[in-house]
This record gives sequence, C-alpha cells and structure tokens, in this order.
Amino acid sequence: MDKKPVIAPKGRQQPRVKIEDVARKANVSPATVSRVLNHPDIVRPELRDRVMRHINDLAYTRDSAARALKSGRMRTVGVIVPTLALGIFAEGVEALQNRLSESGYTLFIANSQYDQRREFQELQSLIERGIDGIVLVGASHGRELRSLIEQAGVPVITTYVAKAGGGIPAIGIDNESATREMTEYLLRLGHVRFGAIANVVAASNDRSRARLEGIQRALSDAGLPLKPTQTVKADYSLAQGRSALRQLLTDHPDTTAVICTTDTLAIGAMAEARKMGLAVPATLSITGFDDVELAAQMDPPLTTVSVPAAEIGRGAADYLINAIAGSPVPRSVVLPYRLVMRSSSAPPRPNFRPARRGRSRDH
Amino acid sequence: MDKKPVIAPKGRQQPRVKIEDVARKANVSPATVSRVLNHPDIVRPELRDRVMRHINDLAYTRDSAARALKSGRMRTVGVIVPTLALGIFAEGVEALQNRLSESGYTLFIANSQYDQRREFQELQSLIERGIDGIVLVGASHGRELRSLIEQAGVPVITTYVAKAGGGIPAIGIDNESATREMTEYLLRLGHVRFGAIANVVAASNDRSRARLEGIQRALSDAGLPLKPTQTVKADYSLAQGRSALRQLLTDHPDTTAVICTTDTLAIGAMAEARKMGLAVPATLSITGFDDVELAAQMDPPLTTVSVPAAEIGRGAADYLINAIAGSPVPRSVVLPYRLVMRSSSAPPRPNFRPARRGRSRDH
DNA sequence: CCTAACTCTGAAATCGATTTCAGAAATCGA
DNA sequence: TCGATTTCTGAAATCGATTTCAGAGTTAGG
Repeated sequence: MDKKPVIAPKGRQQPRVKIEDVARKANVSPATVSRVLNHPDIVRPELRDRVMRHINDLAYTRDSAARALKSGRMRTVGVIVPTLALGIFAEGVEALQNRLSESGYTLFIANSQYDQRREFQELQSLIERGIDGIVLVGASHGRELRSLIEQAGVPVITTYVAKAGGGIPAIGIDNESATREMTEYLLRLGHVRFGAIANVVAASNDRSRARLEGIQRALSDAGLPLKPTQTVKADYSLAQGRSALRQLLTDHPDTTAVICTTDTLAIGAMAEARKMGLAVPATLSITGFDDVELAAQMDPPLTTVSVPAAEIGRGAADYLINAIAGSPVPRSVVLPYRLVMRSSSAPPRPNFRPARRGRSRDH
Repeated sequence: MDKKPVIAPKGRQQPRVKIEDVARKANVSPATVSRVLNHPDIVRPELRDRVMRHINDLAYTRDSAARALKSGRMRTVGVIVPTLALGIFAEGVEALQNRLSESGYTLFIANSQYDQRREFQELQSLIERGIDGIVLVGASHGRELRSLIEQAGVPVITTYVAKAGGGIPAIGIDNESATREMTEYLLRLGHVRFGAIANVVAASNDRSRARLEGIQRALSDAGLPLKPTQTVKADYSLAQGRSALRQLLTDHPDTTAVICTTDTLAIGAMAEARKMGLAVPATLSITGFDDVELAAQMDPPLTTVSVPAAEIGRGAADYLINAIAGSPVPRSVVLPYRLVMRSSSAPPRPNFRPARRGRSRDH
C-alpha cells in the first residue's frame, strides 16, 4: 500500500522530495512551485506564501543536477593552484571562495603540483563538470589548455600575474617590476655583490621567473650583471633555501646581498646564514617575496614584497561573476604590491663602498 | 522570427557537442556511445574503437548535469575546513583532493572561519549542490548541522580527531593523548613549572581544547595541576603566541616549560623568548604541535607533535569513496601521531631538580 | 451587461545522458 | 543446414526542474 520503505536498507532513507511532491501538497502545478522559487514576484502573494509554507514543511530543495541541466548554468567555479601548501595560494583561494559563496557560487578546487600536464587534466575534469568559470595561476599554460578553454567557452582569469598571453585576462601584480624595485633599493643601499635564489625549477612557475628577470634586469642596468653562478635555482621548500645559500656563498663568499623570489626561500636562507655565523643584515642582507605571516616575526624581520593575495582572490571572483552574467569586465587588473623594508636588509659593511646615497649605519 | 541569435552575444560559441552528434557520426545509437564510455568491456572492440575515434574527433565530453540527473550521483565531495591559512589544513585538503581526483571525484571546498553558523550555511549550500559526501574538521558541530546531514543521507567523515559524537565517523589522531605524552616527556626531563598556550578562543576548536586537556590531565596526575593563570588562551596567529608568552612569563617568571597547542603559537613564543633574552632551551623549553615545515628549521629546532595531515586527507577520501559505493567502511580510524623531540626542549636548568630520570646536560 | 485587456496558472515539451527491454545478429552444437 | 544460445545494439522511457504556450479567471471600460 504505502510505498515508502520503512527503513531504507543502507542508502538514502527518503526518496528525496521533489517539486511534484510539493505541488501535490499545495494543490498547484509543479510549474507554480518552480515560479515561486525562481520568480517569486510573478506569483500571487497569497498563493506564493502557501506554496512556500509547503516547501518549508517538506524541507524541499531543488535538485541541482536537474536545474543545471535545464538552465545550462552550474553556478560553480573552478580553481587550479600549483599547491595549497603555499600560504599565498591558500589565502587567495580562501578569499575567492568567500566571495563566490556570497554570490551563491560554489568553488571546485584542484591543484597541479606545478605540472602542466596535471593542470590540463584537472581542467578537463572541471570543464566536464560544467563549471561556469575558471581561475588559474600564472601565465604559463600549454597551448592545448588554452584551446580547451576557448573551445569550452568558459570565462577564465589568471591570477598573481599582471598579464597573460593568449587573450586571457589577468589579475595580480607586476612581479618583475617588484623585484626590480627591490634590487634598486639594495643598490641604493650600496650593495654591489649580489646573489639570487629563485624557485624556477618548475617550468610553469612564471612568477618566480619574472621576479628573477626583474633582479637581473636591474643589475644589468646598474652595470653589475649577474653571473650564472650568482643565481641558484631551487624549488619552493625552506630546506632548498638553506642549501641554495650555502652554495651561493661557496661560489661567492663575498656576497653582501641575497634576493630570494620567495619568503620561504629567504627564511631558509636566513636560517642557514645564522648557522654559518653570518650576521643578518650586518654581513649579509636577505630579502624575500610574498610577505607571509612569519616574515614580520623573523629575527631580524624580513624585508620583502607584500602580495595582496586576498585582493587577488576577491578580484578574480568578481571578475568571473560579472563575466558569467555577461556584464562588462576589465581586460586585466594590475594590483599594487608593496615593498616592506624591514631589518633583514641594510647597507653593506663599510668595505669598498660605491654607494650613491647609502647611509652608513654603524660608522 | 528566428529565435536563435545569429551570434551568441558573448557566451558559448558552439552549441556543445552531445552524445547524439557522436552517435550520428559513428552510425550508432546514443546508447552505444554511452556504453562505450561507461562499460567499454561490453561493446565489441572494433565498434568501440570506431566510436572512440569519433568521440575524440569531436572532442566530446558528456554533460555532467545530465549524467548526474540520471544517475543520481554527482561524483562530487565537499569539504569544510576552519581556514586554509593553516598549513595543516591546506595539506590535508590537498591530499584529499588528489586522492578524490584519482577516483574521478571533484572536490568542493568551503571554509567556516571557525564559525559554526557559517559552517552550517556552507554545508547547506553543499548539500543543495547534491554532493555525494562531506568532510568536516573536528567533533564540535551544532546539532542542527548533524540533523541536516542525517536528513540528507550523505556520507560524512570528520577529520583531525580520533572520535566524534553523534555517530559520525572520524579519522585523525588522539589529540589529548598526544599532549599528555608530550607533557610526560617534559616531566621526565625534570620540569615542574609549566605554562600552556592554547588556541581555544574559537568555540569549535576542539582539537586545541583536547590538547589543552591532555596537558592539564598529565600535570594533575603528576600532582602539579595548572593554575588558570598558567594557561593563556589565544587564537591561531603567530603574534598571539608572542603576546601569550609575554603574559605567561609576567605572571609566572619562573616557568621552565611552555607547551603550545600549535606550532604557530610555539614559533611566536620562541620569537618572543629570544626577544626577551631567554635562551631556549637552556632557560625555557618550548614545544609545539603539528610539525609544520618550519618547525624543523627553527633555531633551535622545535620539539613538536607530527600530525599526519596528508594521511588524514587520503583516508577521508578513501572512506567516502567506499561509503558512497556502499562498501563496508571502518567505524573510525585513529592514526598515529609522532612526538618529534628536537632541541627546543631540554631539562630545566639545574636548580631544584626532582627529576626522576632526567639526564643533566651541561653538568 | 458584455467584451476587451490583463493576470495568473497548468499542461507539456525540453535539457542530455543512462539503462531497460527486446529484437537482430552471430556463434555453436547436432 | 537448422534451431538454440549467446552477444550485441537500438528504441524509448526516465531522471527533476524550467519555461513556453495557451487557456482560465479577473477586472475594467463602454
């Protein structure tokens, strides 16, 4: 007689209430229930309330699959980051998610481990899922990835960089310019013997590559081009920062300033410097990039570049929300970075000093 | 007259290739194409290859909405973490995502900012999305949240804790036992004047609360119960670790061991200790919890408890995949933590030393 | 009081893939 | 060679919500 199983064997206990159930209870058609939910203003208030009551009574929620199928919109956005282990990305993703959530979107997350092939696969999976928008990191993507995006016709934005090729809009900072400024600052302090530690091992890490280029350019412009051995490549671990510094100082013991493309590397370098008995900044100035929470708490506090990760995340969310809605969107957004001068950097020891306007500290 | 806009204003350019298109090209029925994709083994190899070729030619991908509608499975899992800013959660989420991805699942991510109301809202949104499984953090959840889960009939698992109430399975470590062991270790070293710094400000942070209880229990058992002023409550920031230590030492200048419920707090405490001119571990032993990457790189390296975050993430993924498939699943999984003794902890200065078997270091 | 102009609601088609059911083709044994 | 299995494929129903189209009901104007 009654069709409801007394107790479902294992799976869903209730067969899930559907729009038709609500319609029957409320003595209206499914169409009306749908209207109540989607266009409340075109339903007679009295009727609307009655239907609403039954919706609540039955705790009805519409099936998003059916909804998506009919409407063609999933109300879903995907993001692919290299890794979540880096606070800078975690922060951006968190901001992204928060903003999307406010607008009724949900965020799919995936990570590529700095591997372009994996990025492509994850993107494929996301597109199959019917996402309405996609957030990427950086400008270096395979061409097949770009064509996949284009073919799918999904709005996309790439983050943490100021511009990306292939007509993809970007939101982020000008990485090269940031390290260029940082390098110029160190030059002004009077440094002449530089070293760079860059996590450019991963092919897709164009942020660090741009940062390295910023360093190189500034130094070339100053007539102090970096020799290959003055640049140590690393991945993004703290331990690599340590070994990189060791190697750098082995090759160039007289280095007075080390510029790292990441705070993690810089913190590793500082740890190693301490272990080697080198005073920072008296003997060696060290700078980082990202301004992670720890940077300010180091001893000495780390000079670095602050990246507005949360703002990038929010901006990416806003961009996609607008793009999906068909609203006009900016081509690209360049956000300001901020050089944070702390005490891990100082003029070099008064030795040979071609400083233009460096003030000596411990004269 | 004609309803189709000549050129889509902005959105999808191609009408998206559907299964029927593939079927027509390949001269088979949609059913066969579907079978090729879902049960390749029941289709004649020759035919299967032919269909496959056309699938690739047309770059066909099935519409997940339609798929989900028909099958009732979204192949989607949701996770709600307090925050991604903590490496320990980011690591777990990353492992979770990787494992899910291997099995064709996609991960929805949301964060609660340690707010139970927000957690509930995010869960609601995820459930409306039709997720097949949900991952939570910790055991403290509102009862309405639990009933929502139950009513939705969605498999759930909670993480980073050894057990949770309300019949919810858990995968994680025994937090209380871990700090109890840590405290006992410090007792064995000969410490008698303890302090604790715990991030128990957020009501929902039962991990840190359990850790604090572990400390308290061990000390009570040793006849050295912690006074209220020997416990400083904090949130999860590094800066709070600093101020907490300062406050602790203001109230109890003779403290010789400080146990923190988080590495972040411990690192903050170490920074402050250094600033105050206190030698670690000679004057003050400090311990943390989580074993973040930085812990090992500190000076001195931090004694802490290693939490298998990646394993937790993977385990949660496996649990849900099985639960969704209807396979038998374990009730709960308790993973081993690992006490990592590094040099931030040592016997107290030879002062008054009731050590049972502490070896003196600098005799 | 009757028709015109609206407003509101319901029936039914639709989105795209999956799967049951049954029939066609192929394989096998006699 | 013929019928009995077995294997494989296709037609059609189905998942649940949305939305068009048209008709029912209501109000207003003449």
